[in-house]
Amino acid sequence: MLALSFIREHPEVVRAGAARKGEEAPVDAILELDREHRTALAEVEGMRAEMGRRSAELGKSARSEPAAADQARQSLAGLKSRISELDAKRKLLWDRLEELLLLVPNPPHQSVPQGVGDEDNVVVRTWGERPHFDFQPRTHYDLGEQLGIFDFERAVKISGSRFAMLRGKGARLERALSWLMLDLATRDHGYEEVAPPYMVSRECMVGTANLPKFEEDAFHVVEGDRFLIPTAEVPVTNMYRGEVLDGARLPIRHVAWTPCWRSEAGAPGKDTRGYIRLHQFSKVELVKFVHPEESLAELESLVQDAESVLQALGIHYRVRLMCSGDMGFAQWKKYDIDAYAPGLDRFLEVSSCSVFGDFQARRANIRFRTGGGRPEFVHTLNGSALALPRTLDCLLETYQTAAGTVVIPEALRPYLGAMTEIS
RNA sequence: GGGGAGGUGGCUGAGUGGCCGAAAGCGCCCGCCUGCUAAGCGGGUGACGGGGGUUAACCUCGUCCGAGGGUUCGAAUCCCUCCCUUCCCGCCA
Repeated sequence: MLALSFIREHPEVVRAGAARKGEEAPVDAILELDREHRTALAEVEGMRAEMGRRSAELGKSARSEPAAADQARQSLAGLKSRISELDAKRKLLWDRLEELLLLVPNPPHQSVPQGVGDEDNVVVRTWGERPHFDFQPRTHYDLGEQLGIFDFERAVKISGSRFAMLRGKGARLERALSWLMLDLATRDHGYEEVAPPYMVSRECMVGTANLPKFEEDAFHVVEGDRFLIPTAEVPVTNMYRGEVLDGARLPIRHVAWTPCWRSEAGAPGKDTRGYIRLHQFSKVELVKFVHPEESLAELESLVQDAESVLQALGIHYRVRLMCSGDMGFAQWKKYDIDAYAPGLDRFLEVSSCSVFGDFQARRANIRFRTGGGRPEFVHTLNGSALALPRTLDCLLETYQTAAGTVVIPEALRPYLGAMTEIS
């Protein structure tokens, strides 16, 4: 959410920012409502001030002059009903204003390239090289089926399409990957691990801007009006909702390994084959709360922290700076990390790292205070490090052998009882 | 699920109808003192929003004592609903 005062003072910036994202912000409606609301507010407050004054006088004189007090009581009752009538109208204006404010997208940072879609994203670096095979590399789903580590058919039998199941060494391999990711984050990069709830309240979803605009993307649990988390970003960012943090504690870094649920309603027919796009998948997520001046630098280090996983695994990847039209509603600046899958011969998005400025902090009311100063909004960031299914896919396809087995990369062996190969 | 107690500022915690945006302490800020540090002494210090202002300091008005309603001229204080915390009982991995 943007500050109303910011929209008031820079309406053209807000309009242009939305346009860069290919969206529209209801700026004119907001400004009009804001004017009406402030007029009403001034009137109501003036009447309240008078009410308060006369009420206090009445309290003092009630005993000494009972007749006059009675008359004052009646006239105040009239004033009171006029106030509540006017205030009800004022409240209506405010509610509409708040609804519209939640629909204004975060304008992209100036360093974000202008663009409308995937082709306008900018590759900022690549790491490693495409692995070379002297045979035709298989896809992860062919490999996995032959090795008996995927059981897609039974997953569909149990839960329907877009659900998957790992078994045996596959399940263990994904767990090992998760543990490696958690260890890198906690041991090497200073993140505190948290194990958050997998269901959250509506308020949390609004705080991270998954609601109200994107309700159809999430699974709703009717009982208790809760939502299955689409990412650990939601519970972890909301950990400090409504709090004033000690500025000396910043930056706060958290890592969480959780399942994620997404309805994927807007993606029919895309990536239907394989272990790629699922209603439920597991992910290691990094979340940071930082000083406003440091947030852009913290984004760079966040991306590096995510990259370190692929480097440890020796998987070829590229980092792309997302163009304005390919960013989300709430993001200020965003990088994607795409790992290469030789069998599919394409890059798979395994991470998305974003900085939100104070956009989420404003919605969730997360502030900090340094010394005796006034509270300020923190800046929030998050990124996957990494999404498990696609990382597993790239690993299988990268480390496959001509015989159809998969060699375990060195970094993972300690987590697999020194297993060197899946066969 | 049943019954009791409770939710007050960054934190702890007083406050049962007007003198309360709220005692006291902690923390924090400024100053003094102490040749370091700690302690001590004095003063200051809630948030959000509107209006004014040389747009900074500041002045002024309103709202806020878990959330939402209600009673009253007037509510942190009384009533109702909900949420949460905690204790006892029941149930249960």
